[in-house]
Amino acid sequence: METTQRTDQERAADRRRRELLEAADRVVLRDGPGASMNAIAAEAGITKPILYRHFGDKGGLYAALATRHTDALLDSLRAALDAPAERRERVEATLDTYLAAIEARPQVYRFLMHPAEGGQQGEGFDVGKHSAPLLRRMGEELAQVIEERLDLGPGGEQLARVWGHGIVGMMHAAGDWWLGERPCSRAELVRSLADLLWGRLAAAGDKVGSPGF
Amino acid sequence: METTQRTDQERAADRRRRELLEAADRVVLRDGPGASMNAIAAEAGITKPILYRHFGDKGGLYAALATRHTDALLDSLRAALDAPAERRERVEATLDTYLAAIEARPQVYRFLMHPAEGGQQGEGFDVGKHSAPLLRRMGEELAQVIEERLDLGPGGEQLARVWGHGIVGMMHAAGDWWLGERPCSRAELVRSLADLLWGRLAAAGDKVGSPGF
DNA sequence: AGCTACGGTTACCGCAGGTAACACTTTAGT
DNA sequence: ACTAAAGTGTTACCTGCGGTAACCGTAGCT
Repeated sequence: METTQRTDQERAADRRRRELLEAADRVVLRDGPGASMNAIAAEAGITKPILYRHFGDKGGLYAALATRHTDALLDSLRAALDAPAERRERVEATLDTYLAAIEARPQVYRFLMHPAEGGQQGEGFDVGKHSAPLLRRMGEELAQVIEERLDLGPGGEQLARVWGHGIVGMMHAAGDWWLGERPCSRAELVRSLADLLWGRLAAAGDKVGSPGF
Repeated sequence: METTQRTDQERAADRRRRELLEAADRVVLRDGPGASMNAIAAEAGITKPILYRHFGDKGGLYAALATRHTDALLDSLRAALDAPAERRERVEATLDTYLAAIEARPQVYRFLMHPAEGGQQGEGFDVGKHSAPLLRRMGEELAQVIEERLDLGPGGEQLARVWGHGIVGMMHAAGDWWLGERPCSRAELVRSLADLLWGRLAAAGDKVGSPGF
């Protein structure tokens, strides 16, 4: 029957798709962001048009790859976020989880964070339609957890969303910088960021002889 | 004499350079990031090779454009940061200055933030050599101010740098998200972020019936 | 005149994303 | 068994971009 045949073929197609994604993974891990479709196809042992048949365009492949890693990372983050521990410990565990991930596969996460897209010619299109989806998804996810767990009073939902995206951005920028300069250990970075989040900026005293005021 | 001639020519070259940068500005403002060299040259009323004579390559033009806006923005931020006011007020003023800037010229700042670079073939090169320089510069600048003004005890220098980059990242990510969704007014966003920086995350109470613990 | 120096152009290279059209193998229908 | 369809794969091409080489005109100096 058609159905059995179809499922068979769809199974095969799915297997193929996974193989292609793994090949793409390998080449992105090797060549960093900006890996060419040609290179990915070559790594997979095939040629370009097959990639396009499976993923539509480069954005499609990017999306598939991103979804994959994003889902995996979000699962880890959720686990750290939902652990039965004190809030500060959970925050530190979450930060550490993220930093460990980008430390382990910097190329991949650079690829995910810096899509390097843009450039449509028709004027009618919107800008940056799906730029940096990983950051957005993490931000929304964190916002949801914050909103579920914390009592923030009226307007708490919006506050949670701002905080979600803000904290994720903090994590990302600090992580990116840290990955480039390695000025300290991961644990120190985690502590510093958690301290920032815990209000040490407000609590710190002025330096004696501070100029201007 | 050669000197007077040279200065004359250099003056003219500088004027030209400024004209070209302004043209680039216009086209980036219109087409967003990913504006092509051809488009910029056309807007300036000339052709590509002249651009390359002036700026070397696209990275050079990007750098020149970035330096321009970055310097202007950093001046505004420094002014807000150094104002004679309470710390919280200064922080809010700084956040608001940044957000007002990206609100006024979203395309330009998208261009600055998402360089969309990468892709050298020789293996010997470093990755992301000058990626997102605006964020880095803002981070370093803020770090310096923090380190100058606040008494953070031992290890304060590193702490300041982490915070600088972290806060800038928070500002950037929240701003980017806010620019896309406009879920609230700028003032509300500023307040929310300042609240986050002021430790409200740590101070907030658990929600009653919070699952898991 | 003739030479150099500079602003400017056309025409091209290489490479990337993306696609059309063609070839081979399997499977199904009669 | 012969044909027809459908899926897998290929080569060869188009477009547009970053980047460059080679050429053209005009000013000024000697």
